[in-house]
Amino acid sequence: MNKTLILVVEDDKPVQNLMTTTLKAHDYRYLTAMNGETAILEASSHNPDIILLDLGLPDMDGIEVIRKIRTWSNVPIIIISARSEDTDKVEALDAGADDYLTKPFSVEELLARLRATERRMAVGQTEPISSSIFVNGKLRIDYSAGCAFLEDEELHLTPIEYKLLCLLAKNLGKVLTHTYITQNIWGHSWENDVASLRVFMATLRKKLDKNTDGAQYIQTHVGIGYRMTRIE
Amino acid sequence: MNKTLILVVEDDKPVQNLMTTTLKAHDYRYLTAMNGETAILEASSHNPDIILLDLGLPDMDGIEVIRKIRTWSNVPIIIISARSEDTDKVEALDAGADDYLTKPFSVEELLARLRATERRMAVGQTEPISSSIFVNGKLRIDYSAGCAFLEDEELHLTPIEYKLLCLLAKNLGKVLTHTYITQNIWGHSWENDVASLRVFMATLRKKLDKNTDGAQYIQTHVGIGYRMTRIE
DNA sequence: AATACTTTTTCCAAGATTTTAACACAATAT
DNA sequence: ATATTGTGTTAAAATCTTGGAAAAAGTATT
Repeated sequence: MNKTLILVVEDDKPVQNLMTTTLKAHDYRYLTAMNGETAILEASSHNPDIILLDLGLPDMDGIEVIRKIRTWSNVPIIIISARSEDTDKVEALDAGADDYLTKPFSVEELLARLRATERRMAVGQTEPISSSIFVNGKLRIDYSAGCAFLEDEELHLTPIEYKLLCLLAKNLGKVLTHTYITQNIWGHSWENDVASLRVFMATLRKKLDKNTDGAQYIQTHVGIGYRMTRIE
Repeated sequence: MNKTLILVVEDDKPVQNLMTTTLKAHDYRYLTAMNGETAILEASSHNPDIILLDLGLPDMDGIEVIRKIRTWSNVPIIIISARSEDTDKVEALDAGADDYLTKPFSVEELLARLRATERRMAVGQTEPISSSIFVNGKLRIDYSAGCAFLEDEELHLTPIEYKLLCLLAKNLGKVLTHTYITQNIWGHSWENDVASLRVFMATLRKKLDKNTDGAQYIQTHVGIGYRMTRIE
C-alpha cells in the first residue's frame, strides 16, 4: 500500500512547519493549505487520506470547511484548534469531524491519533471513491465548489434549492418520501413543509428543465415523494 | 436500526452512575463492568457497539484490556482516564484504542465523540447493493429505490398497488388471506375493503401480465385469498 | 431605509388515486 | 339443475394530491 497522504490546513507558518517536518520524518506524504478555500480545493483535487484542520482560518470558519467537505467525502478530519471550549468541540464533532486536539498539542499524541485513524481506515477499506463531481445527463454538480451546471451554463440556485438538488442527486434513482426530504432539509416534517417543498420542486424544475428537450430530471410519485431519474 | 449498545467499564461507582444515567437519558442501551475481567467477558458475550473504558482498573491494566479485546474485535474503544500524560495516551492509542478523554471530562464532549464514532461506524455499512432487490421471473422490485420493473421496463404503480405487490412478493409462494392483506394495507378489514382489493388485484394483474406470455404472477384461491407464484 | 432576494404561506384548478356501485360470470353447495 | 356465494371487470363518483401563481413574511445587501 501507498504512503498515507495528509492535508495540513494551518495558517500559522511555524506550526505548519512543525507539523510537516514531523509528518515527513514519520514517512507520511503531505499537502498544505493556508486557508479554507484552498483547503477545499486541495481536498477535492487530491483526495487525501486524512485531513488535519485548524479551525482558526483567515477566510472562513473551520466548521464551514468541515461541512463543505462532508457534502462529498468521508475522509477522516482531525481538528487541531486553540479553542478548548466544550461547545467548540461539540460543534466541530457534530459538523463531521472525527477527532479534536487542542493546541498546544503533543507531537507524540498527534502521531498516535494518526496511527489510530489509519488503523480504523484499514478495517473498513471499502472507500466508495466518492467524487466531488456529480454528473447526470446535462446536469453537473460540483460539490466542492457548491454549484450546479446545466450544460456548462451555471444554474443560479438558492441555498434550499441547492440542498434539495444534492439530496436528489445523492439518491439518484431512489424515490425519496416527503418526510425524508423535509427531515433532511428542515430537520423536521410539519404539514406546511410539504407545501413549501412543492414550491421548491416547481422552481427547481423550472430551472432544470429549461434547457433539456423533454428530459425530466425530477419525477413525482404521487402520494409518496420525488426522485431524480438517471438520464441517457 | 437498533439502539446503540455501550459497555461502560469503570470501577468508580459515582462516575459509572453519571455515565449510565447520561447514556440512558440520550437513548443508548448500556452494560457495565467494574473490572477488566468482567469487561472482557461482557465484551465477548454481548458484542457492544462501543466500549467506554477507564484505564485505572483494580484487577488489571486497562491497556491489557484493550489488547485482549483487539485480539478478536474491532469494536470502537474510547478511553476515559485520569492519566493525562502523553505517554499514556500514546500507549493506549497504539494498543488499539480509538479515542482518549481525560477526566474530568465534559458530558457534552463525551456525547459528541460517541456520535462521531457512531457516524463513522455507519459509513462502511451502506447498502450491500443486492439484498434489497427482489426477483421473480421477469418481475424485479427494488425496495430501496421504491420501484418495480418488468423486464427492464418500469411499472408505474400507485402507492397501494406497490404495497400490495411488495406484500405478495415478500410472501412468495404463500397464500395470503383477504383479511391478512387488508389488515396490512388499510390497517383494518371491513366488508368493502375486500371489494377494493379485487379492483386493485385486477389493475395489478393488468400491469403485470401485460408483458409475460401466459405466466400468471398472482393466483386466486377462491374463498381464501391470493398468492404470488414462483416463476421459472 | 430602501432594495433585492429568498422563504413561507395560501389558494385552487388540474390531475391522480381510491372507493363505490353495478353486472356478468365462475365456483360451490344444496 | 338451481340457488348461493365469490370473483373479475368496468366505469363513474368521491376523495385526495399536486403544480404553480401570487402574496406575504423574512433576510441580506447596499
